[in-house]
Amino acid sequence: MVTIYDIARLSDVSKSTVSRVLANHPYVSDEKRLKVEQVIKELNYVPNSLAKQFRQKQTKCIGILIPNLDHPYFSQLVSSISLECHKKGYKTVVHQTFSNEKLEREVYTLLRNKELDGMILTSSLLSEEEIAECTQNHLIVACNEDFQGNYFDVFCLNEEDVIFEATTNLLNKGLTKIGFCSDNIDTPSQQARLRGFIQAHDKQKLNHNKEYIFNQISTIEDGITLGEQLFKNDLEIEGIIAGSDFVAAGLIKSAVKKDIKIPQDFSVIGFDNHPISLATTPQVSTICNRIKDMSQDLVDHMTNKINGKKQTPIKKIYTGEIIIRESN
Amino acid sequence: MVTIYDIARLSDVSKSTVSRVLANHPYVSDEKRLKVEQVIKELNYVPNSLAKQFRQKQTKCIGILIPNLDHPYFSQLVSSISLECHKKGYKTVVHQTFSNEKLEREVYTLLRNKELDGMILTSSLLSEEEIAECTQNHLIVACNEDFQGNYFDVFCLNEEDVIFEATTNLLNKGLTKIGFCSDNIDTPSQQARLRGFIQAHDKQKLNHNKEYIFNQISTIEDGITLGEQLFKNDLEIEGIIAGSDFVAAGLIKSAVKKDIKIPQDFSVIGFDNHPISLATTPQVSTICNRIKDMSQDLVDHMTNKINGKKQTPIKKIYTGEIIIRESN
DNA sequence: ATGAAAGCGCTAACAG
DNA sequence: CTGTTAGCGCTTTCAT
Repeated sequence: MVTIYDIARLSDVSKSTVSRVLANHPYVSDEKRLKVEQVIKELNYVPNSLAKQFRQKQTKCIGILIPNLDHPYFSQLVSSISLECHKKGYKTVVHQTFSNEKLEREVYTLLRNKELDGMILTSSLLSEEEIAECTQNHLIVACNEDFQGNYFDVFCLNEEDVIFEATTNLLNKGLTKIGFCSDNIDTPSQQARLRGFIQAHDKQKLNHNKEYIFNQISTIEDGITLGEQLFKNDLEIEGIIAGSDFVAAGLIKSAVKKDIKIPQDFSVIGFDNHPISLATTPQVSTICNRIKDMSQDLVDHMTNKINGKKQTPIKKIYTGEIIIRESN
Repeated sequence: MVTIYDIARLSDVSKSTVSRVLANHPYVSDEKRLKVEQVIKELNYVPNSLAKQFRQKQTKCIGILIPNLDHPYFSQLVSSISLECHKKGYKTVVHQTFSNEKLEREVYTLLRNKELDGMILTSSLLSEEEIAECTQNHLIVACNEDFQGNYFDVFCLNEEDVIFEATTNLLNKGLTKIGFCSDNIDTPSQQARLRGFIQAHDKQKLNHNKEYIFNQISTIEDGITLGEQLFKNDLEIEGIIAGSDFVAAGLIKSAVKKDIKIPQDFSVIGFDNHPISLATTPQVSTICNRIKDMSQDLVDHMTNKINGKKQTPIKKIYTGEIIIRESN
């Protein structure tokens, strides 16, 4: 393997000079710079980034913690974050927790081991305090999860408000038996949504029905299965805040099969404005997320922090909005 | 920062012994091991993995090169590969090329820089020879792309055969005007599919219609748009090999809107057996991929190779099969 | 503008 | 079983 030392020897300069050339350091004479560059090319030298990383104590890697990549929202989110990281010269390391607390904790140790320069949490089963304890003083930022923001920076959607609006929309149409689906109810963002759901009922002095709060519903299949249960007998439930467009698509499939008319007999509102919401008949009314803006701001903020630029602590809330189509 | 040396000093042993304890090396007396472990706990010591990696010349990172993560097939594939890598103690670094040749070439330099222990290609715009040149002797493995296998190991589906079958299925129903969609026709796997499509026609002494070969069609929206064009006037085209269930769903949406009956007036066969194929009405006939098996074999193979275990060069072909539902 | 030298934290012969 | 020693390849003072 050819090292910086070989280059130095063959260019009649010191290692330092080669290092300077590599780092594009200004104080090098053109003459030596050219010579060094030539030798580098001749020997087909490539710097050993492991050594560099070790020396500089930087991995140029940012971790991203997600429940599962095979999920339309999270794959979009990771895609977007990964692109932003790449623009800033960082690699993205994906860590799936499969909503398993033990696996989540494991991931945090990578930070302490210095295998990652920072980490982005997109979903968590732990409390802020617990996370802070696991990650110590290492750089983390929450994205998507509605944390308080006492221990780290937070970028998230106005989940509570927008679900309040969506629920109110259904309530205003005279529906009283409305369901709520969540992929993992123990998560801060889902808790926020649930609060919005309940408050919309409270505001109108209506009771929400606890039996209509469904947990662990996140895929098309989940939506289909839930629909099959719900639509089995006399139709009681009148609408659902589905939590995702995929679940909404599954519910619609089940409804169509049972000849239940949407939205006349049953309303559904999805989430994320995923293209699938355009492919169903009727098309899914949904809520737009703000993945693009969020990931840009967040990666910008994070890389600045890594590079020591002071960043004020931040909790940034993005405004999701309802997109009315045909299913409500 | 507390180092191995601090632990050694405080435990009255040498650095080597501490290192041995850390590595779970057998030849350490219980007495010293206990002492060391105790001191480690007291000082809350965490090994610096950057130093370890540098020393051992291993990053414990495997790169995965994909066109775009926000894509149902690739996010499933990455999810599965990432899980397998994690089981073997490797991290997964995602690299999106957005089907851009320059970006693809950039990614290969990471291998030469030793930023990655190996790389998995899932899609490429370059020829095998070009890739081999870019990656030199570094460890790469192709997954999903139907390469020859002269320069690296290949794990892929029997794309050609299975599309031959699917096309034959449509032809046997008496359809003669069949279309073919591809996300990126320049890619080996899509070329293989196209060969299967053409050969099915040839076998029955039928001509395929070049106007019905559509490129750059990969999303639901693409499917919807294509459908709108196709279904505008008198319906000429009688069926499509859609290349993905998402495209199929888009086509079906457009057809439904125009009151075109599927499969009576128009047939479509998807690909991947994604849950969305269950949510459409009619449900999409599709082709199963073999993501799970492929990623297991492939990561197993790759990690063995990284660790120096001899592995015979390999081209493993998996059998995709047609799943008949309601759209053909 | 350049070079000498120190050292990052760890592992792995090797010798005992 | 344990300690000594010699680096890994690079960056970064500190002199000059």
